[in-house]
Amino acid sequence: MSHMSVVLNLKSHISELFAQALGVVAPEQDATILIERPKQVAHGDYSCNLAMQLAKPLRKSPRDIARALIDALPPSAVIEKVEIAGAGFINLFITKSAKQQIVHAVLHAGAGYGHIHQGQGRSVQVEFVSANPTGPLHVGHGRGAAVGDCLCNVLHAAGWKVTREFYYNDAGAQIENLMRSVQLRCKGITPDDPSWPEGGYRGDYINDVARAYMACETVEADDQHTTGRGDAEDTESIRHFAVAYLRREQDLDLRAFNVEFDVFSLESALYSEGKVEEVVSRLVASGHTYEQEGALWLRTTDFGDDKDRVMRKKDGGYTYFVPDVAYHLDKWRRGFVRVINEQGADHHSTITRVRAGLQALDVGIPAGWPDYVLHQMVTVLKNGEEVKISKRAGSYVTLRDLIDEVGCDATRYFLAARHPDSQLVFDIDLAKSKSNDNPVYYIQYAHARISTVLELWGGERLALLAADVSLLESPYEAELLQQLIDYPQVIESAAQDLAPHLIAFYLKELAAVFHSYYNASRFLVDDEAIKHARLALIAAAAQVMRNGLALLGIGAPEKM
RNA sequence: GUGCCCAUAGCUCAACCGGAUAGAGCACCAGCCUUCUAAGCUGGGGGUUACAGGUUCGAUUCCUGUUGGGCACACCA
Repeated sequence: MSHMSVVLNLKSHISELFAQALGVVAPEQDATILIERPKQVAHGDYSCNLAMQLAKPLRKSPRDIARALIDALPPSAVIEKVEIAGAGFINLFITKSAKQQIVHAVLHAGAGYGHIHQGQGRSVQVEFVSANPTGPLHVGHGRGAAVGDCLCNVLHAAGWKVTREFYYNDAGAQIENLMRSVQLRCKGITPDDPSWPEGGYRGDYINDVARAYMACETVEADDQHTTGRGDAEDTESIRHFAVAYLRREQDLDLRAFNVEFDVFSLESALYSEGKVEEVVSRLVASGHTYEQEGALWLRTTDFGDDKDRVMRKKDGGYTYFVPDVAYHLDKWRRGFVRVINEQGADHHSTITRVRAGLQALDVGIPAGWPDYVLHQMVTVLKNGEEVKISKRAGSYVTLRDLIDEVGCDATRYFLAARHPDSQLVFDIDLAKSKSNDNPVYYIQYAHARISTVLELWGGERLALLAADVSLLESPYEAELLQQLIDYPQVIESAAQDLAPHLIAFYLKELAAVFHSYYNASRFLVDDEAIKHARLALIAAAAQVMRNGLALLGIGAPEKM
């Protein structure tokens, strides 16, 4: 292995060294090798707890095992020294020169720095947003879009072949409801009228749809063109038009949010292509269904559900989870051994049902398939008070409202920067503020500062590839080097845990380390060798900032 | 009532699938611009990780229970 490629991922290099040592010391043990970055510098650059793990099975003292492991460790040019500490930690110190080499490794790898091979080119399909085409996207969809898209970027960087998919529930009761609401608006009836149905959609946008339909406008949504008939009695035509109109609106919202999908799947297509019927007959054939009180039930309790679920209602229609099962069978047949569904936690009850339906099909789908990432609710704050409505949608805050008010970058950052499991408070005033309170600007500012310095220098970037990085010796420089070294591990963790917020936290740290360095040092100094070394370092830092910001889908401005 | 998620500094949040003295930012206090962007930096105080047990060399992390908050409990999606 070349020196350069070792430097590109020090942690996995060390992990391999310990794997070999383990093979010598205790070949019959299959302990997991965990390499950590100690919090204290005195504990070295990396530490391994393998000896303590082995103490019990081997019935020896951890420190004796640690000694044996160290003796069996293959030689490596990047290791300065190895120590045993505490209860049996093995602490490794990396040579200064190996750390300095990260600068060249990053500059050579460019946009590819941080990419790892965890996925080994395997396919993963990520379904996210999947809003019903019954209105504009709301903040919750925005969180799904930000988390899902960032997750896709992370998985791609981790070596997965990613397909982004959006599923439109364009069939079923809510579409009927939409059609009815638009129809009433076509007839001039407003939501404050006593005759307005209980569950009717009340937002202003319904009136926009009705007006466009009556004006015989043409809507181009994705793959279809639909022209309004202007006939308030033609329910079929209103239905088509309304769905197309709102799909277009959602598409525009997503485009404004910088999110693109590879595949759009339609619930209506599952019906028209006979996939829903097929799933029903397969489930009946499986023996897990029964008829009761005029309905067809699936015995989901066979697969861990707390009660059985109706598949076909008395009125002959299917409940929503039947097409869901058909949809996921379709995903499986398309060859996606790994599927991740990003959804709001308010839909978590569907998980058991979908998985149960897939198990009942008995077609070889693993019990825990597919994976889910559920994000908790978002509340929006402005002037210290919760905002609950938007003018256009009425009952909820739209994604468009946020993008228009605080911008795409800040919206994406704040919606992706929290652990999906935690509830999120979106503070509009904070997201808007152009100050150090705002992490988005803090990070982007760091990048802009570097760009300015490099521009003032005005030299050939290629010259930096020849910089003598051994001149990078200050504590500030050491810290920045370490930060760059850590980047691939952040991607690994984020991909492993499906936790894109780790990227946001890493970037904040990277920016902080850089700002400190910037404040304490000068770059455009007289000594050419030192100048080149420092410029190479901050150019590498800027590269990593660009790479990380790209994962979040956020711009890296040259000037601010 | 049942299931899922959450609880860490005054506030907003981290903590590398059990590790060594639990970390940042904001706010508060005290400093730093004739110098490459002060949208920045330096220093300081601030904690029984909600509570009670358990598992072990070692727990914010895993298990049980309690309290508090969110979500879901349809022949709606």
